[in-house]
Amino acid sequence: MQTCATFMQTFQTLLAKKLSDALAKVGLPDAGEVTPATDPRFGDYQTNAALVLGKQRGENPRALAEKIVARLDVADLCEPPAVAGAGFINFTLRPDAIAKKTSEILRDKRLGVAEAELNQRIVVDFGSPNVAKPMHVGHIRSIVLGDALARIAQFLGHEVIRDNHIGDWGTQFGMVIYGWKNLLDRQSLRRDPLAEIVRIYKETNDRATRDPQVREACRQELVKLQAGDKENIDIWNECVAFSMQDFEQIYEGLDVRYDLQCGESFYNDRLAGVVERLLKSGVAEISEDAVVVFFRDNPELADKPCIIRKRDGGFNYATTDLATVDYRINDLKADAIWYVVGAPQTLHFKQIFEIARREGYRSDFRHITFGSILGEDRKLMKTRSGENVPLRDLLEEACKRARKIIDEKNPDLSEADKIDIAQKIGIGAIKYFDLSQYRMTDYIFSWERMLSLHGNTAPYLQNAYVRIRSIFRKAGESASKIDTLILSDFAEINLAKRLCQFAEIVPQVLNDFRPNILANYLFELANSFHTFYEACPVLKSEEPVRSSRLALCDLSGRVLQHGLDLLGIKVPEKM
RNA sequence: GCGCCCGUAGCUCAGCCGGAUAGAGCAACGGAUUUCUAAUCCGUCGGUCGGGUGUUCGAGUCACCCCGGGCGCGCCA
Repeated sequence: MQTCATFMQTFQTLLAKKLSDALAKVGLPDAGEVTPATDPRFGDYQTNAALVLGKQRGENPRALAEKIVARLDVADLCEPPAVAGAGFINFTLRPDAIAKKTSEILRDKRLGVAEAELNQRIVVDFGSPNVAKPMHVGHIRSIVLGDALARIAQFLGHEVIRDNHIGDWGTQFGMVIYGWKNLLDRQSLRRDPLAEIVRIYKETNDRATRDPQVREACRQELVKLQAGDKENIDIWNECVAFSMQDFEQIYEGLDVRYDLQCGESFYNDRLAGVVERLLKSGVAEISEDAVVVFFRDNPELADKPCIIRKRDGGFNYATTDLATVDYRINDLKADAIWYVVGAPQTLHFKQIFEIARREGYRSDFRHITFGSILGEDRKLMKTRSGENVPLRDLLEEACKRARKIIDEKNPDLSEADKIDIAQKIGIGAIKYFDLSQYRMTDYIFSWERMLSLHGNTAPYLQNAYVRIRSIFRKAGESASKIDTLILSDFAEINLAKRLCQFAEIVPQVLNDFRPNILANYLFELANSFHTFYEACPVLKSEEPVRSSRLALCDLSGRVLQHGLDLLGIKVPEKM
């Protein structure tokens, strides 16, 4: 724990405290909440406290509201609060309070964002590619969502361990090894290792579906591998290494990093122990020669048993995931484990979490699901030939398309700048398109939409930042040293209010794991900034307004930069 | 058959624990530029929130039923 203790309050928390004080004075319990106003006509914040209390106590909500307002001491923050509608209390912030708060945030490295009250150690499990298979478009959401959540949790003061649970031990290795021994072309392997591994895997798969003898041979290779056969282990090691190299390149392009990359094979020597322990404790039992966990007293899972050891003695992915839970809790001391894994595995994780609870684990398990990425035809996104779209190709195309726009809009930039900016815009566009939408909804992938300069897109937000940087380049100053902001124009007040909201928005994301809330906020911030930019000249205005506006620019730039960084998106200086 | 997720403007999507007259963007149309990057801004048009019943001061949001789409349901991961 750090020593610094007093975090900056937001308007929301300040008003909530004042409301609580007023309720106490009237002899009422805390109730309702202070929320941003649903409509600008109602001011900036509102509370439904009187409505909630009125219902609880069978009293007239408007009368209650009047009583509460009489005791509300908010003169330092807002205009006299008003009772409206069925009994809402509305708060309108005073410009001087906004100016004061904005100045405070201007001096704060955390931009006003408080750390979480309860700091946890959180393992975030995301990405999870399979060895011997190239990453494809289906991996985007897990990677981008998991990375953003990890960044946000970390910023809020949690200790985050990013773990890549690589699929490096599945049954596909029987086929890969068979292919390696029978079909491998060494030259192709040198040229493009992963492509060659994928080729032999696919080829073997084809043969195996046609020919039972090949199928049996693959099974034998797998048995040998799992028994520790030297030759097969060597082949396996080589395949894993080639795949990891490929993954690393993609992670570098995406600016994603891991603290741990414990693949399935990491847990091999723990599987037998897990099954033994579960049998011993009675959580699992033997059924039809397999080891199974039944959930007879759980209506949801009553008819959905979970096999943890197959009839043939082999372990499956449930076993591995249970061993993974053990490791994360006992060895890594995780308070929470977040699984950023697609929705089809919901049942599987329900079973795993339930088994973990039965074993006495009390950690906070979360399965963070997400929808699918669809093509223009509204079906799962595929290439024309029906294959998965390789992630590498997708990222390359994003940068290529971004580059084309840069060449059109800003041809005089240096080649080095263009490459750098195309990367930031292209990758940013893909990430933002994903994160700006509610994670559960399936979305239709569209280059045109995500790279558009208009609307809720990464380039639009990046452009707001670029405009700010441009002002500072022109001014020849890095930031202003001003203490007190002067807010008179509507656009200035509006922008300052937005800047104050950053601290209210960021913690909300983790409520239900919705980075789209932050994305949406940043879009509105960029919007407010652009409006301000149009309405309020900065460098041409007279002092002290000039310094004040420069300070607004500075803070806008910092919030945009930091907010996008929390989403894993970089900002260029020019574009 | 059972279970989970989704259904909001022509299109793509917001709308967390129920709050006031349901919001953006795109598209369409009309304006603004001797620019601090117009890669922008301002305005207009656009809705029986899939349908129904219920819960209550109040339902896009909660409950139940139906319709439509997706996914899952002992030895794949």
